[in-house]
Amino acid sequence: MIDAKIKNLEALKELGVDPYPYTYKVTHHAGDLQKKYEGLTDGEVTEDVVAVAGRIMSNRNSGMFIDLHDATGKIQIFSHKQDVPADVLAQMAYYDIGDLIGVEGIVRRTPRGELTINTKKVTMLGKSIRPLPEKYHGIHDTELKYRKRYLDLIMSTESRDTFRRRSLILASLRKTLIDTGFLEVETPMLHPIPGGTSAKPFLTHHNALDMELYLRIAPELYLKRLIVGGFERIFEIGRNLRNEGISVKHNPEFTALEVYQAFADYTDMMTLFEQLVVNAVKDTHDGATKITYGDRDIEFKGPWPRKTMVELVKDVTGIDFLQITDADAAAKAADKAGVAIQPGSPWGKIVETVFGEKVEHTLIQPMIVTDVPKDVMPLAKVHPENPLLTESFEIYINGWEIGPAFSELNDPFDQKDRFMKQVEAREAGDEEAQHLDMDYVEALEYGMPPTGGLGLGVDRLVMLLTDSHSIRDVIAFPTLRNVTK
RNA sequence: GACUCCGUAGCUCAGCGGUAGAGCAUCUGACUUUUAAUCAGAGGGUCCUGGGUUCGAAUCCCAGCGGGGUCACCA
Repeated sequence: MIDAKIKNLEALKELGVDPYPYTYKVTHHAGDLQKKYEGLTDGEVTEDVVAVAGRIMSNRNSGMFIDLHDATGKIQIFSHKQDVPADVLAQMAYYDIGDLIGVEGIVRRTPRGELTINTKKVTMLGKSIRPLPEKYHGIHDTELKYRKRYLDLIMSTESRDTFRRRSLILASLRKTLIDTGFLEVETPMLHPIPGGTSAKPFLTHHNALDMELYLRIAPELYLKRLIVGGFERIFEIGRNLRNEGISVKHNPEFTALEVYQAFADYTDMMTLFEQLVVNAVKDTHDGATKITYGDRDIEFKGPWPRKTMVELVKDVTGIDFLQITDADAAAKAADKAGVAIQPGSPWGKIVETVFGEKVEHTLIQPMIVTDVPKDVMPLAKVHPENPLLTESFEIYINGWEIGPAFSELNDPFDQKDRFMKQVEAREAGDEEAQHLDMDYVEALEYGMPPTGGLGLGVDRLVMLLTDSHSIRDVIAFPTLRNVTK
């Protein structure tokens, strides 16, 4: 199978052709040509000479017709044995499907309506010695698709488009932020104390320092240290790593956006969150705010409705947890509603659990779920009207949490108390309770301005905006078990 | 991690106790304005791995490996 192609490679070398040359001067791309010559009528021939480069994807009539694909699209190459110099034809005899070539020639449209380049000159740019997947069905084997993403990208326009749009989304998020005065910053991936969220970390070791380090589960505490340092508007886009399960919505490493704005609170974050997402939708959907995900339509146009978490729980279950503030009574009420609660859970955890089971999946259109209980938000400011709640919200779209936001807790005394509660929970067996970070508390002791912050799960946003139904379809190289050949 | 489905040619798949199959791709030839080109022919297999049942296993059973899905943890 490979042998035949290697034979062709040897034959090319015999002809004095370098099968792996260094560069090639491309003058045009297939997609641009298709657009430029849209008005060219069937059978019309131009005198325009162009040089294109790409991969041979199809070969008809013994090589007389070649489909060449580049990053922008497809164009047909026509090489008639009467019109093409013998030495060019001789070389082309050893071209295979999968080869990367450059073609110089004139542009025309065939009588059958296909935009075509009449070959004058060809250049081998990269010989392929392996067969491509089946041209019509492409890759169906999900494992092959994820392990050899390059094959998926060669074969699937949908997949290429997904990753192109992923890039557009990242650019859009950056643009929205930079345009409103935010600075992009970078904080460590290696943390001596894992912090900023509740999750199981990966542990690693630094040899020279002979020190245990955790891969970051969130950049939050470092970003807020920068706010203490005087930056007023900052953001970071980067990978978070969590040693947790893998699912259609979870990859051990995933991309998150975190934003912090000094002298702002969670209501400012509501506006900003909406702006970030709506701009990303528009930038990937030709200005439209409505998208289709699977068989449902989602309208992103704001303002998004705002409802408190307990309200939403009440709407669905009839239980008003504001009236049941005793943890044991709340657990009983949850149990009655058919939601199993881990014994010893505090009130806020119970509310969150019931919300997760009963409400979350119903929130298809964008919804701002506000006032998340204090028990599950150890880094957020207490709600001034209810000490059980925080000034916070979570954005839900398509039944998924896209990200949390809150008024950042800047009271070092309260923060230390909250950390101590987390330590207690950890000692009681909650593996994901947060660690005490006294260095962070010390930073707060120097004074942090009132600050609003938000986090956004970029991969999930990309899934939504590319109609992808697995996170592995929006991460080029998702985490898979290693296989040794 | 539990449950469940899947693993056959480079790819997409059929076969599901009795000699290993098709299409695309590859090779040879024909054709030379095709576009999933077409036509004639050829080559190509550790049927994921290892055990077991059986006269006989791709096929049935067990274990393992890899993947998908659901659940659990979580964004």
